[in-house]
Amino acid sequence: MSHETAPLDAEQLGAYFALMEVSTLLQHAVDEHLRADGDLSYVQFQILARLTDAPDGKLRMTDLADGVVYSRSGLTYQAGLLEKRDLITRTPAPDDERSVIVSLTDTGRGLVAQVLPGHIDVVRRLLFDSLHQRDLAALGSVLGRVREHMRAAPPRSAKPRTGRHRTI
Amino acid sequence: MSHETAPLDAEQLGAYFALMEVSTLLQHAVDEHLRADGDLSYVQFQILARLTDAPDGKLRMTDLADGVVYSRSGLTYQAGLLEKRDLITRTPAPDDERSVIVSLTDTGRGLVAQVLPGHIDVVRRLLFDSLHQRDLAALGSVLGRVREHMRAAPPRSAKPRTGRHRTI
DNA sequence: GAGATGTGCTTCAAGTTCGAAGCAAAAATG
DNA sequence: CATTTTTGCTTCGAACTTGAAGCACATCTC
Repeated sequence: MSHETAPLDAEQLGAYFALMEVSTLLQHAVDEHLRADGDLSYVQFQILARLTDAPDGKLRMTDLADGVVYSRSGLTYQAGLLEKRDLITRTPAPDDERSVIVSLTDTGRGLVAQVLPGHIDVVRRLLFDSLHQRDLAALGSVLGRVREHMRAAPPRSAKPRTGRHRTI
Repeated sequence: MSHETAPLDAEQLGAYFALMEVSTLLQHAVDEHLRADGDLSYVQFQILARLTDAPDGKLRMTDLADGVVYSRSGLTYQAGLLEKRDLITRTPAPDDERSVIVSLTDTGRGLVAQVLPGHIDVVRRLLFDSLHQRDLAALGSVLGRVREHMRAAPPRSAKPRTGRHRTI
């Protein structure tokens, strides 16, 4: 067996639990706010937000799913809902018949703009109000490094990634 | 309007996204491992782990749900599954006929012991291998502070908490 | 101490999630 | 090129999650 399995020390355990609890609570709070403010789930908001960030507001389904860390079938389902509300559009890609290109509609862009201030407000209130500038810098840099590390070492079953993968 | 809604600056946004992505990836990885190793979902493991930590391996349903940040009905469902597998036991509380006390069985305790090393291993590999001791300390202390802040300011709709609430 | 209110858990229905299977188009292989 | 393999998405079934409604016990109020 090549891996050490000594127990995590108390400090590591604390950091791990804190990370999971903070992210869970934050997600719940944000989700609740998004629902009240724009009838969007957290996942739906993530999809729209990611599109907002993309060039021309367009992304292929797969790239979208990867960005949101979400199953393909789940994305198909949510895309159906969003399309029904006219927040996005799905059209076959011109260069590759298999691909579907998801485009943000004006309505979608509007809705994101509408809920964004509240969203940001919740995040700031919960996550940042308790932090000093120095803490924030530390948190960002440490988590950024962890993220790179994780992307490099994907969860066992993952296939080798396709490379072109935009940062959120 | 009493709240400032200036956009989060780039640093804050980066930290927020990194936090959410790291926790999601970590959760997926851990979930996959638990399933392979002991046929447990992450939620189920959390339930069992929390019981392992509790005095006598017993907790009331409500306390359990609070600890896991989980809906009551969802917990009932999962408790049913765990009971069917003889990992826990449910018995009415002697002092309060309404309450149900969940107890970890020996089988349950054994299963936790069985999957724990792998679980820890995944967490260490993904979360801690990329961190120096100093970073770890920073992460733990910052997240710990955030957690306290969040617990103090619960997500809008939450009822005033009951007070006796053990730290994970 | 009877009636109103609150608490703890379960049941229920509706919605969401995922992986496996299916299907079509593209790329790789010979 | 014909055949195999891979890729991108959707459909399908089964499992999970949740809030609301329901039920039983406890607590409060007069």
